[in-house]
Amino acid sequence: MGEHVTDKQLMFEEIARVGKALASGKRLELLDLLAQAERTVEALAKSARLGVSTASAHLQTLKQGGLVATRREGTRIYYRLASPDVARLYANLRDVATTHLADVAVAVTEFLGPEVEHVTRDDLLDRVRRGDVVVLDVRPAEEYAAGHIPGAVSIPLDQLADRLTELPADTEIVAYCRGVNCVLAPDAVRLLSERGRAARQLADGMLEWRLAELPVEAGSPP
Amino acid sequence: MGEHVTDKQLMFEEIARVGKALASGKRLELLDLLAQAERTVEALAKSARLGVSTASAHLQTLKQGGLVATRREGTRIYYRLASPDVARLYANLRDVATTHLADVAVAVTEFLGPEVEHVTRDDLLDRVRRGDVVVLDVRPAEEYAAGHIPGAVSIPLDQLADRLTELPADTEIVAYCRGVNCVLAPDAVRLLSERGRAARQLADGMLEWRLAELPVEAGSPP
DNA sequence: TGCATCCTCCAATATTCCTTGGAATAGTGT
DNA sequence: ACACTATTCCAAGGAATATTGGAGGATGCA
Repeated sequence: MGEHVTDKQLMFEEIARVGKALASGKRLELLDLLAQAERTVEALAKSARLGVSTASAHLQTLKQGGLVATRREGTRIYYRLASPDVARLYANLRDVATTHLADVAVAVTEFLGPEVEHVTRDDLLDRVRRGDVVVLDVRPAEEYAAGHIPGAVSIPLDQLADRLTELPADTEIVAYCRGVNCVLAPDAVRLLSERGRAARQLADGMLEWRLAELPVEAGSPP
Repeated sequence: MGEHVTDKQLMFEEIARVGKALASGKRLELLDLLAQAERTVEALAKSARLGVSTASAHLQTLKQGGLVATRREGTRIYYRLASPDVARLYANLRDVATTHLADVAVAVTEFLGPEVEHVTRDDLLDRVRRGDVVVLDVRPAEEYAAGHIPGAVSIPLDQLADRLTELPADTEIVAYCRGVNCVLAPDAVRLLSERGRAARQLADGMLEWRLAELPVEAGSPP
């Protein structure tokens, strides 16, 4: 019994290739980065603190799972998510993990640090319309350039302390970053609060903004 | 460098537990079954053609990934999906696999056999309202009992040939089963067509019906 | 053409995962 | 208490996957 492989088993094994691609923390970290902007292997390896060979191997696995696609430019190869469906799948996985596994919820709050006050997307849109808020993107400049909330100001977190004067003193600031698992915006809000600014963070980030199909602006600041 | 584990890496490794749970064809097959109805370990092992120890081990992995939950009844333990979110994640994974991987698409059509004509959910709802269609559930009786399209008739595929007389001869039949990756409905439609009945299949199945939050009826036929 | 850069492929090791049969556990019924 | 059933736990061998350094390929530039 069971010594031959049925079509059904074959089908499930094929589908499992996608599951296998999602079965490593390193690869999820790479997906998390790619959900923001396309990147070269070297850049991904550096951001995820991996050796180049290791990063390349993981990227091959992701590619075999159909989750990423590549583009060559000179000697470099840029990886990107294969489609927005992949971002949705990743967000879905992350949400199920956070909702159903207590250890994940603990690890997330541990990573994000003390909680800061949130603003929902709808609130933010209202207040942008009224013009009484500054939207602050604290992700690295390349990610801002690849797509950001329309009208947002870009100050990467590591430059924020030095560039405080660029932010109006009397307007509330709403910071955002990659998504619900990103530490940049909470860090920024804590820094701004210490300096006496009124600041809150968007409840999620660019990943969820894109999935909600809200307008996205591309390009570097003038 | 990299000799210590950061909070970020820990968080991604935790989330990857869910990915690991999805990283095996056997486990996906178990999820596919559990999306229809709760079942005991023995029943799952039999349906998926696994040894009981093996099935139990896979179920433990799914449980550690937060995807399934259990309930004890006497000496047996019933496994079920931990929540509808899990069904959504599974469907999402399956759809990304089918859309992005040519091999998966091939394996699926290979498994499902020659294509039969489809009816969309909306069409079906319209025609049910007009009363000019018989909705036929060809899944095993336990799955029908656990939840089916309101008004559907239950004739499991393996009894269909013997129970043809229970179906009116002059009304079109729309058969459905577990979902887009289920072979029962296409098999049923091919059988019915050979016997001269007008039959088509619902484009998807109970999994997608539930995800669309359409009404579900439970209980065995009278 | 020669050299530099970036990436992939390869080979070897370490690690993790899968499967299996049998022992251990928990509950049921006598 | 005992026998019985369903499930989990355990141990061990085999399979698959991860990591690493270095070789090999492709591209660009002088």
